[in-house]
Amino acid sequence: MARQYILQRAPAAAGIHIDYAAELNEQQLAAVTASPGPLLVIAGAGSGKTRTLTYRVAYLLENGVDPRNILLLTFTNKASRQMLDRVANLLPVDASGLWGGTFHSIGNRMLRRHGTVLGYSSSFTILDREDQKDLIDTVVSGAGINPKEIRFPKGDVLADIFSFTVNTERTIEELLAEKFPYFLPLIEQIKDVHARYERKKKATNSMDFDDLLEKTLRMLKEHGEVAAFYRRQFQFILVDEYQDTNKIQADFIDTLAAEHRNVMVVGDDAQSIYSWRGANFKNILAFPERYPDAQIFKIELNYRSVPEILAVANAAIAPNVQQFRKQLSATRDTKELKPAIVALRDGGEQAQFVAQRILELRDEGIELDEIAILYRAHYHAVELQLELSRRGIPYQITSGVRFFEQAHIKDVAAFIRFVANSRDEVAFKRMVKLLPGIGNKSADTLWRAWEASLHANGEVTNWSERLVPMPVGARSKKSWEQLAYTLDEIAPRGAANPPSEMIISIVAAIYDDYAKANFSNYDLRREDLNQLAAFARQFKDAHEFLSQLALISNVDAEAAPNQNAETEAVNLSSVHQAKGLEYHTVFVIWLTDGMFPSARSLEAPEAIEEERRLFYVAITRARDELYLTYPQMRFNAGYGDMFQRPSRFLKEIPTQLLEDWQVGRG
DNA sequence: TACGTGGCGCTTTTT
DNA sequence: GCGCCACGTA
Repeated sequence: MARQYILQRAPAAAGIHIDYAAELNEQQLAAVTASPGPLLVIAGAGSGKTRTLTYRVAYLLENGVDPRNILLLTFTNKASRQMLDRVANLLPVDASGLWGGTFHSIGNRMLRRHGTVLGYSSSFTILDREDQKDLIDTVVSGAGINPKEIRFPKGDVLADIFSFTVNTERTIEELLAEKFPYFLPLIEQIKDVHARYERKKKATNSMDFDDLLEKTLRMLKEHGEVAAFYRRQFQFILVDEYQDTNKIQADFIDTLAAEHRNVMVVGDDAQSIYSWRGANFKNILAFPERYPDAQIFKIELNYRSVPEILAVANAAIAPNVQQFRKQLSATRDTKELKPAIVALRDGGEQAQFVAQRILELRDEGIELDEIAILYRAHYHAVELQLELSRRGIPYQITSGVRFFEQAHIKDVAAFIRFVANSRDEVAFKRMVKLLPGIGNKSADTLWRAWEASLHANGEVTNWSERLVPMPVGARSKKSWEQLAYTLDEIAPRGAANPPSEMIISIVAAIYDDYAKANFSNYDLRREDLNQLAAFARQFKDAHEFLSQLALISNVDAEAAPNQNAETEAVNLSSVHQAKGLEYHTVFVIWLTDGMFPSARSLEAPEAIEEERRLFYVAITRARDELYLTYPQMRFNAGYGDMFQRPSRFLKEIPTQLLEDWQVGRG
């Protein structure tokens, strides 16, 4: 019988107390020290939202709340990490028992612990968008739908549809009627595919991103004992960026908080920019209706930006009809420098302007990593990257293709996924298709054989024993055997080695040759794989490693391996990914109708409002200097050169708030 | 059945 | 200026 031994937390060190009144302004202080119960904090941009949440956590801890009883939901994992670091700096406590992270990562943790009540083993695989699309495609062909006969939506469109129904808690009918009316005639087949997809995920012991929310919520709703467990555990729930939650996330919070109702949500309706992911800023508007006893706090003092920038921000968001009216007021002194509006001839000249200005700023002593160039879509940045490279200006880009989503990373991860979850069909097929002579058809045949072997023989203890006898073509025979023995090596007797060792083995035995033969930029990819192995060293356990791989975001990427942390660099980022960040100087580029706001949003007033919020987010990233630039011409493949209209958002800003820069050519 | 080549269309944002 | 798909060949 094991002895139970409980470690007690050290009592809060005497003498170390936070002087909340001295460190927070009046509005922040009220929110931080509010009595338990539902709390809504409307926090304008740059008003110390993170600070308020951080101090609230510290306040709870100082008042004797056990860290294990706190749940902190944030928009990125990085945000949660930063807040906890700051709490640790404020208080001499070990807050490691506190659960913090994104909704998806928290769902993942809960499902790994208790998902067995829904019939999932704790070793389930997480499908990213590409995996999801692959699996839906196999389901579609398995459903006997002949794409040559009817125009059936492709896997990624179906993934969009299914995902939206989960995140907004609506039915497929409703969604199709509203967003895809032309697919309505196919509704029965689409529903059939959906049912098959759900069964397939269950059979392969895998979950897509949406399942991490949906299955978690279902688990709480259908299994009272699990719900009771987590309600007891999470006595205090804090939610950051509440304006970007969707229906299911709001439901998740409400379900967890159903008894104690100690839930603090913080957000800014003017910064809601994720409606395409089902986010609904009406969650924040309607919070007081769902919690009629909620205390409401408004934090409207802006500490970030100079008054000139703030005036532009206030003007930019003003035309939006749907919002909590609020007026941010500046605390900083004026610098007598108005934000610039700059017309350029074309994208190339815009890039030259930005690059040249950056060099001047550097000469003035502004560090490069205090400068950001923000844009609506990643492809807007191509000319700029060229120009920066040409001038030798180092830059860092939170790119569209994420490190962990690159083909070579996912290829190697497929091996690990498969040994970690031998029912992972997507991983199996991806892995075997790397071998010469094996394509879709053979992969499918092999998968059936593998499934049969799982049925007949149960858990795997020896990979090669089962795999080698399977029917493969003569051309693939040799590499097939090598694959089988590699699996033996990385997961002897079925038990996976540490992730980092697995990566090294897979690359050495199989993938290095594959990469040489298939990629023209072999060196780069090989280097990525080395970095992946280095990154993996912090994980002992394959599931932990794989979850991290799937759930880490671009903005989290500083934890990722592809950073050249030493060199100081200018930041290039989409506005979405810059949310929550701030810089000394911000350039917002491609401010033309069709680029920002994006062409797709131009017809729908609701979409325009969201674009305007996005514009507002971009402006409010700037502390001291802001440049709004727009090219007057765009070179466009296919359509020829096109004249560009300045963004309608620029016309909404009173001209006296901006300084018009006339750029000549030297 | 696997895989290379040529034509066409078209560009958002991400856990 | 690029990625996806369809087609044709080995």
